Amino acid sequence: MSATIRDVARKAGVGLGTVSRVLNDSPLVSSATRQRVLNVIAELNYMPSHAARSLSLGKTLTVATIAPFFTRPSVVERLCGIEANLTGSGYHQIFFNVENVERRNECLRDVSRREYADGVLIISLTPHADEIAPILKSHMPVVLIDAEASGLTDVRVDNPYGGYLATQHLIDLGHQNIAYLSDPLQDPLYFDFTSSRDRYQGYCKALNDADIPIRPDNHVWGLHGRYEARCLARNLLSRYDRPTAIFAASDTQAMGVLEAARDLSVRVPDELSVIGFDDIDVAEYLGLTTIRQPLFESGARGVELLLEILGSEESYLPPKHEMLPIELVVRSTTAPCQE
Amino acid sequence: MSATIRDVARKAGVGLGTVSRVLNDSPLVSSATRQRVLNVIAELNYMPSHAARSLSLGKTLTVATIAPFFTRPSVVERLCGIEANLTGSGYHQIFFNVENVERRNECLRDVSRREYADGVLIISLTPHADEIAPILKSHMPVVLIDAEASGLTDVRVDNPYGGYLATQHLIDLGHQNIAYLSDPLQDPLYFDFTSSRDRYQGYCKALNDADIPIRPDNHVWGLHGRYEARCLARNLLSRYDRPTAIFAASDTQAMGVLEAARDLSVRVPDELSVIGFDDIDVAEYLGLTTIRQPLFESGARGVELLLEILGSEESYLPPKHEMLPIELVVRSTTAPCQE
DNA sequence: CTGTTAGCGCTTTCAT
DNA sequence: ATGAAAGCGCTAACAG
Repeated sequence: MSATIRDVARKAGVGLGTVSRVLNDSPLVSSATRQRVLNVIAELNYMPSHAARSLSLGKTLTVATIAPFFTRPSVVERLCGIEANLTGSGYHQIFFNVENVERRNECLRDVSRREYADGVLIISLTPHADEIAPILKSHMPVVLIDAEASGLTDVRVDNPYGGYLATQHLIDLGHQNIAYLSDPLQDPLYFDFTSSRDRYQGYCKALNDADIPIRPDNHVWGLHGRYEARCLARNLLSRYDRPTAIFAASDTQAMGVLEAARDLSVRVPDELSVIGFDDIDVAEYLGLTTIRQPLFESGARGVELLLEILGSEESYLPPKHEMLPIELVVRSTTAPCQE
Repeated sequence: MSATIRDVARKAGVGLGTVSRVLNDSPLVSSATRQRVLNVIAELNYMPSHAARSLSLGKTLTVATIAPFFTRPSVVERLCGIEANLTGSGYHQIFFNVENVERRNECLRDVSRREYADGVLIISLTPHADEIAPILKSHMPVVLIDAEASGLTDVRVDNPYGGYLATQHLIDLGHQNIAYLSDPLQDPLYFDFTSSRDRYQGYCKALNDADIPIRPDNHVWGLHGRYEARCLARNLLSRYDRPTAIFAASDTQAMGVLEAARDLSVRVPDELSVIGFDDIDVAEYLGLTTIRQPLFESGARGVELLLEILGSEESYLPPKHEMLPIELVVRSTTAPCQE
């Protein structure tokens, strides 16, 4: 096995408490001995045992991340932000890839169990009231990324405003018949993603502000995914009075819309304007107009907030709420209305 | 804190050695007491401490994954396969996202350090001879995914064959002037990804078999990425005798080629056939003809192989080599040569 | 400032 | 088949 703290102590001619103090940046050690110990540590290529530290501290020294659908481009970006800031922090990571509701419920129920982790990051999942209570009671540090729940720290974007921005852009281009394509706005049997709902608010507000009546049939929804969006959009575009513009709640869904337009030989942007949300990597490739949100950054910032809580002495810190900026990115799938 | 093994023992009226035996499926315990202990465990919602187990066992109980560029779609797929099979295995995970050569070298040098992990998965990175030696000596279980190194277990695909398949498809369509666009074939200062090189072999073989001379200027390379590929392809397509078909070493690069074609108003597939490699998610969306390799599966299978080694009593197991199947997926970016 | 010591929760001999 | 006890490497409280 590799060198232990005892080896270091012996070789440096000090007690092993001193070595521990050096490791933990305790001020209670003279700079002379500190230097000596540091030298030996380097010499022996010593590295503290995570397990022993963890056991002794009574902490797991690991951070859990719960996220739906790891492979979705937007989630990948966020996870990368997390990885970037967690690697080198001394914390281990465990991941829960949520792909169905049972697992969602299970994960959110077990969040507060100390056995897994000292802190947890939750992406895009909104804990219900009865799930929040145990979390709060347990004092388990939790940071929500792209979600919001009373009493919990979060980092997110202003989704209603994003919906407003997107819709306003289309209105500015002269569109009146504007559809919104999204996930189900609420589905207690499903995941209860909230961004679609929030963006819908902005969509409605923009229409209202412009005195454009809101047509219920101009809002269609289905499971998240390109394929599903394609079907939905195909219906929309087959309509007698089809919309001249579609606002998709995500770039992935916007891709489905573009596919549907292609299927039906509807020219984009001449006959149909399309705007997405997220600005994932391929959006630029597709020339997709979209609302950009800082995905990587959201993960990175989430970790920072969590480490802050973890590092704090206080048993209770008031929840923080951080709003990341979003912006309209105009590319080539939106154009003035031709009608 | 939560229940410990001691609580369970007390409540079940047994010694804590017995509980431990139950936990570890030791045969040295009567089914009566086993059942009793199991009941108490369920009742107390007991869960063994990872750290304590780890410390006592002298193992880290964690698996490390080293991979370049976590956000690349192909890597994401592989990582997901890993996550899927590692979650629930009892092992923790740590990730090393390699984004530059220094980090690559550092990671590959430290692979054999027991402090980090009991086993490691390496994606798409090929250890050099001087890096392999310490690994072998340390007996650290290592599984290579999408890479190969003498003495180490790996799971990969037949890249030369893939290159052959792709090129042969183009030849079958009547193309003669076929370019190959890839990463640098070898660059000791870079990452030494080998797939580009291997696929190039297949490319050459297919041309040879068809008695088509290999034109050195028909092979262009640059850093991996859509942008870079776009520039390279633009040069290629601006040539007086531009190729009628391009084989890109990855779908991402193929996307760059499609962009370049669009830039120069070269119609695909009428004037230019394009084939990629990987069959990442967007390939289908783009209608990109490509060589599909099982990415998710590669990660999943890699974990299985690693867990097999980890679970084995033997200190040495002969390395295994697994080849996953690949296949040509014909879509709409390839067509018969018009000339 | 520094050395010594008692656990952290578990596995694993060693007795019985 | 089972209980008792040692020890994994570290931190923190205590004594100097």
